[in-house]
Amino acid sequence: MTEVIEPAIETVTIDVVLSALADPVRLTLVRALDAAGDWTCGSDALRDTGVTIGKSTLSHHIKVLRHAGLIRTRVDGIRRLVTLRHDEVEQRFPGLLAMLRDPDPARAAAR
Amino acid sequence: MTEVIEPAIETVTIDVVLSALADPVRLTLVRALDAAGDWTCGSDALRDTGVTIGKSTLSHHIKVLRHAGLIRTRVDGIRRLVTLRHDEVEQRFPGLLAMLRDPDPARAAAR
DNA sequence: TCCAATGTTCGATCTGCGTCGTACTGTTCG
DNA sequence: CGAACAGTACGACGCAGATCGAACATTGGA
Repeated sequence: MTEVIEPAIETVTIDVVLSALADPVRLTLVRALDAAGDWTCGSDALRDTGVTIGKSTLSHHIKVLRHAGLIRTRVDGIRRLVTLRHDEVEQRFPGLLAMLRDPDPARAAAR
Repeated sequence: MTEVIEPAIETVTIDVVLSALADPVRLTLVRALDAAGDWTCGSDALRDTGVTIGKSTLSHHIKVLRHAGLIRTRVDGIRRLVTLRHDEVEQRFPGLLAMLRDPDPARAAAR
């Protein structure tokens, strides 16, 4: 089970991360990884997110997220398992993942 | 000294904030506000950031940042004072401003 | 060996948005 | 009042990036 090349977390800049997360599709992908765990490009967890894009487009978004240091891709036989780099991202950018988890402003108002 | 209309911090979503911060110019503006305090569109603190854009473009970016809940604009006579909504942003998105403060990955590596 | 399944790469297309210039608004001061 | 200043609004333009389809690569199984 080899890994696709990815940046060391210390070399990742917030600028690149922000650009990566600015796209609604990629934000959905990261949220799905955070909530439902890993998936492959054809998995149900991904399909349940409601993102309906071509597989080439999905491949593109995964590449952007990987270059931003947010996810990892492991080659597992015929498929590629996509994983959120949870601990590393939390260490490099504390609180970031928690922010993404709360899309509903109403809950913030209730705090 | 009236205030230009701005969203309540509880109604601000992370999606909009990320879109606002994804632009390099706006990121520079927020960093300048965080480091050097308030400024007006013609102030030295702003000019020192090195952003060389037309005033209509600057006005556009300020509007985007204001709609994202990150800054506040107070009308002060002939000029408009731009302020970072520091405490509110920190309350709504803890850790966000700290992330923006550290653009150099080398420092993160040294931690 | 050949085929099916899973992604990637490449080229083309198209849309969003960052940028600019100009005109306009509002404020202060002479 | 009128001129100068500070910024906004608007329309136009151009480019980066999101999207797609098709061709290609790689692996596993029949």
